[in-house]
Amino acid sequence: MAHWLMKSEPFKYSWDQMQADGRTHWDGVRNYQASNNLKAMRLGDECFFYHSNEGLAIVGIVEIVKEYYPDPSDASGRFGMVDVAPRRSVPHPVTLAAIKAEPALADLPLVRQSRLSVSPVPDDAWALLCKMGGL
DNA sequence: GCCAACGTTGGC
DNA sequence: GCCAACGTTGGC
Repeated sequence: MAHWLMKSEPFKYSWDQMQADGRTHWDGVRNYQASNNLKAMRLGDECFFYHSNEGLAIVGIVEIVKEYYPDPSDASGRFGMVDVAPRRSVPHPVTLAAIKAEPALADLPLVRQSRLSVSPVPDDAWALLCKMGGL
């Protein structure tokens, strides 16, 4: 099973909102690299929910409940989306500062490519981040 | 609010 | 197919 990380600006779509909705379409991705990551997601894969711009922390874990399919909001037809559902909150949100302070996470795509909104998380990094988050 | 990183667009 | 100009993202 693969692991991932997706970003959301909390004033646009927050973790609270995600939990209230129960399930949502992860639409609006307009970047090929991010889109390729969405394509590689499989049913049941887990994914960190990260607050960008404000908060700057991993605050929750979601699960992929529907694999990649066309995004109706994309007129060009080039991009797709997945559906996700909240799985659990992270008891102690893992801040970007904490991630950057951890040498073992220096190669995490989140750190190396700050603009990529959907990125893979290697298994060992996933385990470490869960531990840092109190899970 | 600024700036760096980076993706996209369009002229040649 | 290259590259300059421009727009967007996201951290600080």
